[in-house]
Amino acid sequence: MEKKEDRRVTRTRRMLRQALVNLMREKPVSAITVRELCDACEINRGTFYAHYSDVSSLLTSIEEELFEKLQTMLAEISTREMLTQGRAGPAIVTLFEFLKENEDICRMLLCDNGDPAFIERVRAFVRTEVLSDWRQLFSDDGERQEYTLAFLVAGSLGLVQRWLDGGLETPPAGIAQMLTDFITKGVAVLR
Amino acid sequence: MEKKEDRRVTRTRRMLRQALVNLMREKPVSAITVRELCDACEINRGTFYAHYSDVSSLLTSIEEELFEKLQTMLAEISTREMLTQGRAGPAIVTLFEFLKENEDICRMLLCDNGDPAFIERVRAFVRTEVLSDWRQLFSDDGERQEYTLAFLVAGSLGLVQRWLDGGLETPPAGIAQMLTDFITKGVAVLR
DNA sequence: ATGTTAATAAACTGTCTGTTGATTATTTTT
DNA sequence: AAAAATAATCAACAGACAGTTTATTAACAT
Repeated sequence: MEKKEDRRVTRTRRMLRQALVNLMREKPVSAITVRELCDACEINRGTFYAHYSDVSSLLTSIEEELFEKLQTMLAEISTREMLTQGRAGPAIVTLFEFLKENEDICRMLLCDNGDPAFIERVRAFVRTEVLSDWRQLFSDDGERQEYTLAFLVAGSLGLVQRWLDGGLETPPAGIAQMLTDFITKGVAVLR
Repeated sequence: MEKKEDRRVTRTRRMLRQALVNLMREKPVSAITVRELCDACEINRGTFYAHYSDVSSLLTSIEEELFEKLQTMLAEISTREMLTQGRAGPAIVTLFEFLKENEDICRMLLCDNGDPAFIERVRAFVRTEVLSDWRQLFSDDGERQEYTLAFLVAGSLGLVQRWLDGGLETPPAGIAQMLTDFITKGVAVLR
């Protein structure tokens, strides 16, 4: 008694998701109407409402799928290993490889016309879950800890966004090592 | 032949700006209608259109004023001084003091329900103008430079956002020094 | 006090939303 | 292959908002 989803349902959802991804290349999600979404993939507007309550609900369903995968991979990253060894572990490389494989959807959600709420959600997860064990390693007081975390998480996300926007030219392993360097050793502008 | 602005015009603009600031505490600008904006400050809807073409145009006029000030202050920051002395110069402290004085509007624009486009604009300015002279100091190759810049700019902005969201408890000079540390020496998790 | 300019009130068209009911088409079941 | 079940379509609806316009009232500068 698992999954028997009507083919029509699958098709409708697939068409709508694809249409949204396409439209989000051009404009922010807040400027996309249910009408043009349905026109774009020739789905009846009434049918849309049989599946989603509004555009942002459709977007959320896409985000949910991606977030669950990201969550798993992010949790695998050993910050302790990163710090003690100074080298990018396999988990972080895997993450960047995943981002590359899902370039389309990742760029859509994380970059320019992306969803600020989703970005904030990722940011919050990284801050609380991934980097939480760092706190034990900190020699700073509590106040500075908070700012340090904010700086690192924002910087890391900025690096990822830059990588995605730049067409992913640098290989995953290279980016992973760079990020590890920045976090553990600073940016080393002066040598 | 300088400035003789009708008091009524001044009042109308002031009311609308204030109403937008208030509404943006609750929801993103994309969810704010001209109607509720006018209702909130008891301005006729027709009057709104005599001044602005839409909500985002009103927002832009607010942003423009802030951006010009930020631009000036950001340009004063000597990155070279920061790097060679390792201490926060007066310009960067002044910037944080300004942010504190304009807490309301800065939080509205830069934080949670802020305007992504405006944030991106600030980010771009810092990247191209403020940190441009850093390139000469870099000993890294061009590719790494780009990522370094992205990391630093995003991290710095994240730090500022965290400071604003946290109620600006840390004094401007303290935050300025912290940012300088992070940029020039890394976050120094391990000592 | 008067001419000028801004704000108001009210109306109108057009677009999008969210919902409904009747009909057609497709899928699944038997 | 026929029947039963379910999904998609079409058309129509009321409600909200966008922009624009016109006549009217109020505030302003001098």
